[in-house]
Amino acid sequence: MKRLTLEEIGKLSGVSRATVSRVINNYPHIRPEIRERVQTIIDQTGYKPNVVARTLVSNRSNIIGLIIPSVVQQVFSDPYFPTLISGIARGCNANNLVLSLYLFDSLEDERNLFQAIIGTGLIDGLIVTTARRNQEMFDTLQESGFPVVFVGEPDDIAKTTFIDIDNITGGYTAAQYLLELGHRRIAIISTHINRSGESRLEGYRKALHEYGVPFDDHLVAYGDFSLDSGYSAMQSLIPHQPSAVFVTNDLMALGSLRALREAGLRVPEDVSVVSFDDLSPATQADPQLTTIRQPVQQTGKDAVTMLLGLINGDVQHPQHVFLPNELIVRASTGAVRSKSFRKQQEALDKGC
Amino acid sequence: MKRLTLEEIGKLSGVSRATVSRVINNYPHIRPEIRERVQTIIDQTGYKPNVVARTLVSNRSNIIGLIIPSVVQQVFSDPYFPTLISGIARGCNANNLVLSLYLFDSLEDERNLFQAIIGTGLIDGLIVTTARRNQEMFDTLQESGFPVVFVGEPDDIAKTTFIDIDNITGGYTAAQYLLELGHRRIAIISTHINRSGESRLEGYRKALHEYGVPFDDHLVAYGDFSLDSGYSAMQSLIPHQPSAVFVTNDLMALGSLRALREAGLRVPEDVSVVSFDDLSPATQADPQLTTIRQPVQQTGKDAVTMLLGLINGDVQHPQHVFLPNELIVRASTGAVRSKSFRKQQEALDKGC
DNA sequence: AATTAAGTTGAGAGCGCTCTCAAATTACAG
DNA sequence: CTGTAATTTGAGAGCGCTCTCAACTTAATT
Repeated sequence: MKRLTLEEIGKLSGVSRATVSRVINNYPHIRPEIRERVQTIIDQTGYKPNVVARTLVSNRSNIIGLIIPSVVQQVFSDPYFPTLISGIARGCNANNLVLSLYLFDSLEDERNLFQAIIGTGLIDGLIVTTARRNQEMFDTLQESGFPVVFVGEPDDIAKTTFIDIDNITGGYTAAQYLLELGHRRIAIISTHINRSGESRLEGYRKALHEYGVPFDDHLVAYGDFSLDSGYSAMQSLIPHQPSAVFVTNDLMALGSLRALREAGLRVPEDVSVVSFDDLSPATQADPQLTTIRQPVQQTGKDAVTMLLGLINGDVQHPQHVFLPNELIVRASTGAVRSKSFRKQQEALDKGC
Repeated sequence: MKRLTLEEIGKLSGVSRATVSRVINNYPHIRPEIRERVQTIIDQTGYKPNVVARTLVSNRSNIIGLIIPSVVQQVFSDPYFPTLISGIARGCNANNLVLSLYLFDSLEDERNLFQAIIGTGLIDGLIVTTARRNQEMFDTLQESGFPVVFVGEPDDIAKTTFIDIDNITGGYTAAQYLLELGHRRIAIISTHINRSGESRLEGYRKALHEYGVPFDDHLVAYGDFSLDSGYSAMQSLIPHQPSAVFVTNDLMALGSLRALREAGLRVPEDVSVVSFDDLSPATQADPQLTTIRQPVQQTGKDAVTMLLGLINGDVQHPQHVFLPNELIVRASTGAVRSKSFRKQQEALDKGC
């Protein structure tokens, strides 16, 4: 089935190409009967304008790109990215945008494709996830002046437009909740792979500080957001006998639960676990996780809106948005029980 | 930064637009010194051809679309789709294609966007997942004559090109393994939402038949691939005292484990569980799941290759590919133990 | 050396659309 | 009824590229 052109629709309805174009783009100043006649032909023929031709002249493709840096494999055992993608897709649907997805396999891919993406003039703007630090890509992006919205706070926020959740408050809330439950030996499993983890740690420290609990290096471990890393991190934490642990994402919390179980520790009786994300693993776990819910879908949706603002130029460039998060209490947390732990804590409390 | 054009590169290197085009597209019959001179200018300026203009004339965008039907939300608690997407993305990277993702929120979205996608001439071909039956979309697609590869066997395979794993053999293998372990009361949790589930059930029946075990309706339950549905299905199965259950995906297996645990049944001591997929939930579960591994990434990658064949016309159209799968034995299965169960089975065996 | 074949290049058309500009038509004021 | 302004339309240029065709140059053949 050969595709119709503007010209042909014009011929069929006895007007010029230009007039048909006007009808399609809803320009004023068209005689109603003409508009109607053309519209009828369009409907009858099922004509759709060729977006490629349109893009060529208008310089607007209505395609936006989503970049997810390498380590694709690992990335998808965590529902964070799928959820984010789905939010972004919704945002695109709502704004009549096409989403094109760039999942990189390697740093080399990133370097190559990357130039290719911006250079080709195909897409109008870019959403970039800060899954992992990548200064090189970041710099290229910044220099290009191309419309970019980062999801997740980058290290260098000066000239960047990004959206993130309020990780500091999230970390604070998690720790505060455990403190209010009476815990004093509160461990944390954080991460260095991006800034979010560090901000969550920062919130945790802030809460400890406010409650007069000294920060203890032995109670801090790091992972990479994967289940296995949470498992190892928890194993290294167990000898220091925390009565609670704040794990900075659900997947690592799953790993922590496994480590605790294998060590013969019950959750929440012996150790309370607070997690972060509230994605599917939180309710798949046993016990189900008390966790900080972050609005991942909404983040994606809003990122699209922000990017659209950038593209249209009706929004100022360095723009920072932080979304709120909320504590969801489930079965993995409880008040301090164990006498030995309590004794330790009292000793600690006295210590300050 | 203004984008350079072919014309300008030509001017800079003292040749015509056409010659530059030839250099870029690696045509033969160019004087080496000219080729080199032009290439130098291209490298120096960082010129990239405008893909939109190129698409307009060549009618090839090198963009392919991936359609994931509605119920996006639910879809992403199951890592199947993310994994598939990542496979497809790899296939695209390897073939220099851009992937554009269409996640639909509603049937209406599907109907609208759908015409929009094919009609606009933006994409060269389409990969469509058969996550859920949708005859209407299927028909539109077939009529259009547009290059389409389905992932997952559709109901009507006559004129369709699709790739899937060998679900029948997969189901057969799962059931056979349980039979070999001595199980006779083997339940199954399948699904009606697409053909895969039914094929797995078919394989299961085949195995039972070959081992002379009568098929028992009471031991069949259905879900929708979600954890909760697996949970309910298992609950409905427990009263019929299966000694093993074959659950047709990992996520429902997670639900089954929960139901079994709550009923006080141990896995694998009281009930063996074989699952399907071998995606992340399989190893996140406790106990880790014996499961049929399907090569989801590979499926995605191959789908891209097939689609490319279709687009280039160097592959015949109705083409059916089935990928093999393999049994992965983990901790959720064991030989029959319980006396009461064994007695039941003996009674049953005599019955045949 | 003459002829033919191959290699090498540029001019120009055209992909399907948008948008400017000017011409033609209609409306309204004096 | 004329002059002016607003409305309505089409012609044509042009977005940046590919591709055909013809012209010119060089190599191969007799």
